[in-house]
Amino acid sequence: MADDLFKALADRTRRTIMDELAERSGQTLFEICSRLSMKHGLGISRQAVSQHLAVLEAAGLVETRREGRYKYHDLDTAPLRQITDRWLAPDPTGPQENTP
Amino acid sequence: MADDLFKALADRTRRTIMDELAERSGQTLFEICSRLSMKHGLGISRQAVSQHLAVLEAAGLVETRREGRYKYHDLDTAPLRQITDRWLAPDPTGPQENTP
DNA sequence: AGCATAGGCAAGTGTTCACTTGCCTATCAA
DNA sequence: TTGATAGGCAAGTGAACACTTGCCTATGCT
Repeated sequence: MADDLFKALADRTRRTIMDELAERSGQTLFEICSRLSMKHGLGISRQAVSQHLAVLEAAGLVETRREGRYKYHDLDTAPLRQITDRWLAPDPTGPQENTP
Repeated sequence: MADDLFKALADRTRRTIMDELAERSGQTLFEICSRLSMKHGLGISRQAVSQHLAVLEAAGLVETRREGRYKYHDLDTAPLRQITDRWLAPDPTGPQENTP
């Protein structure tokens, strides 16, 4: 569903999290928490960030990998292509069925 | 603010309106209403659509022009580039300060 | 003028959503 | 094994949001 994607992007804090993951991938929940606090002055609870990450993961924008007691988060920008494909399509001068 | 852009995109009905305007530009409020009803089976009031259009316009995704008692709506996909510029940037192989 | 059409303004309602609080599980070090 | 660190689950709260209802303005046709 594209619904999850746009809902995920709709929140400012989540977009900031994406920025941070874009700048430095493989961060843990606590790393993201402290970055949001330090760099962006966001006084937000750990649970809130965790929930945001869950939303981003549901949208396919974040992938996670567990190692021991750590859970690393990585950004995946691939779903964003849906947006450009939908409205910023290369305007093929007339609709085309598919391009194999 | 990019906030308006993402909030505007967050609603499914608004995205459908964008689709319709992409397919046929210069539609009036009533045209959009009947298209949503006919093609998409959306039982939605005229005011609701009007409010959606206002949100889209605030985000810069829709531009309007008045002629007599008609108000025509056109899609503007330019703001969508903010999204690709932010996370789908052409990967300059390392951060660069600015590109004048 | 009179009426229909196209659109706008504003208050009210129900739902969704972000965030918190409190407690619980799991991994690692001493 | 005890304690500390990293994370998860779930209920509760307040605000934002989509949508409706009712009424009002403006343009055009006859």
